[in-house]
Amino acid sequence: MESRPARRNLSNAAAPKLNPTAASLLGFLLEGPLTGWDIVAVVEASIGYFWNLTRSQVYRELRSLADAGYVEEGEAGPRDRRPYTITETGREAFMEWLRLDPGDDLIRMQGLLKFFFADNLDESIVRRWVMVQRSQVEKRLAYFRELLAHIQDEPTPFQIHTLRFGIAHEEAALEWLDSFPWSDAPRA
Amino acid sequence: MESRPARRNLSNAAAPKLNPTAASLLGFLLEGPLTGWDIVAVVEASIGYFWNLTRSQVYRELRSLADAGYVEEGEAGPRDRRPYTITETGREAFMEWLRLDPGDDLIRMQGLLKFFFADNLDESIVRRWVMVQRSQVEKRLAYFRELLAHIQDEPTPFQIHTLRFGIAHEEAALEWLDSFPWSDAPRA
DNA sequence: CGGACGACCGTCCAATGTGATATGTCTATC
DNA sequence: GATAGACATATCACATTGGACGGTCGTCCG
Repeated sequence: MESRPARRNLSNAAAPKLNPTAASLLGFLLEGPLTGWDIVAVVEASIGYFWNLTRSQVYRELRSLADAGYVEEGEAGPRDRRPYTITETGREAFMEWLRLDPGDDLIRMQGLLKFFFADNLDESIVRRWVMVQRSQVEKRLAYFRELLAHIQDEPTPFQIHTLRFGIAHEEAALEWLDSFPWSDAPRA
Repeated sequence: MESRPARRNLSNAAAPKLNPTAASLLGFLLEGPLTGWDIVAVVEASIGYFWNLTRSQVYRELRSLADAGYVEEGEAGPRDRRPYTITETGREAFMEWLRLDPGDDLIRMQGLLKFFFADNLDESIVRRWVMVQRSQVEKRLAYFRELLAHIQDEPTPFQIHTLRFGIAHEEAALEWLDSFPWSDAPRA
């Protein structure tokens, strides 16, 4: 048992810096092993709207986290399912990242951008656009409310409050969508 | 004058598809020529929080838009300033893009993500985090309100309403930040 | 039974986007 | 006439995306 393979993180110095995506993966592994596919599903079902992930990135990061010794790749299951387990080093790295001040938000709302330019568009198109947005917002709102009402898996108060953020956000969006002063708006 | 150099867009078919970034650049060029630098500044000062751009990307896309014949590069001015002017083809391409249903939002709120995991953190750190977020939100809110009050450049009703979205969003965020049920919250 | 359809799971790649760094220019100020 | 600071673009390594692809398993129906 000589010559242990672990080469990185010999000390607390020079740990390879965690990027936000990688860090978030560790966060979702805290409670137990998950496959890449599962992580994507879990994220989508919770803060997915506010924390975007893509499958390709998730699989890539999981592998690089494994290289860095932050997670361990498990045996391949049924459909090549490969669960990853967070290591102690991984936990530490995650906590370190968590304590840092959060980076800037990154937002790209293509719909809002189009609305910004909507002056160039027929009103009928804009109205359609508003309807589509509205139904999407309604859908997310209903989902969030549902989630809040029937919560499973012992969420922390912070997770619950995050959900409330989603609800607040969607409610504001809804109100906004309904408040556009169309030229043919009823007078009184 | 034989053998015109224009090779693309011989017909209405097969126009190289516009990516959202490129399309938004065209949008900002509608009102008149701008340099890459100017575009970044204009965007940052208006929907910047909801539509992210980076300088490198802007310069790259401007060149590729020029290659495609959607914009024309002007004479270099004072500090190598190179204004771009949208062409008629460019306008058409933009309008075509604008009419399409908007793509999905892309949102990555690192702060919210950290909050989601904040159960693992000392309360003092979370409190600090909330303060930082709060001041950022306040700042954006003040800026948006300021903009709404003293508007220049004849904004369209849609631009004004976009601004209102920003305000609604920040107000909701502020309310949310102030509503977290701390364990030591006053009883009545 | 068998086969076929749809959900599941991971891989790959070209296009897109980021952040840091480099280089140079003009303006103001002393 | 030096120097600081805003202005303006370029470029490179790297991160990230989205969609196409290729397999695997479960289940439902003829």
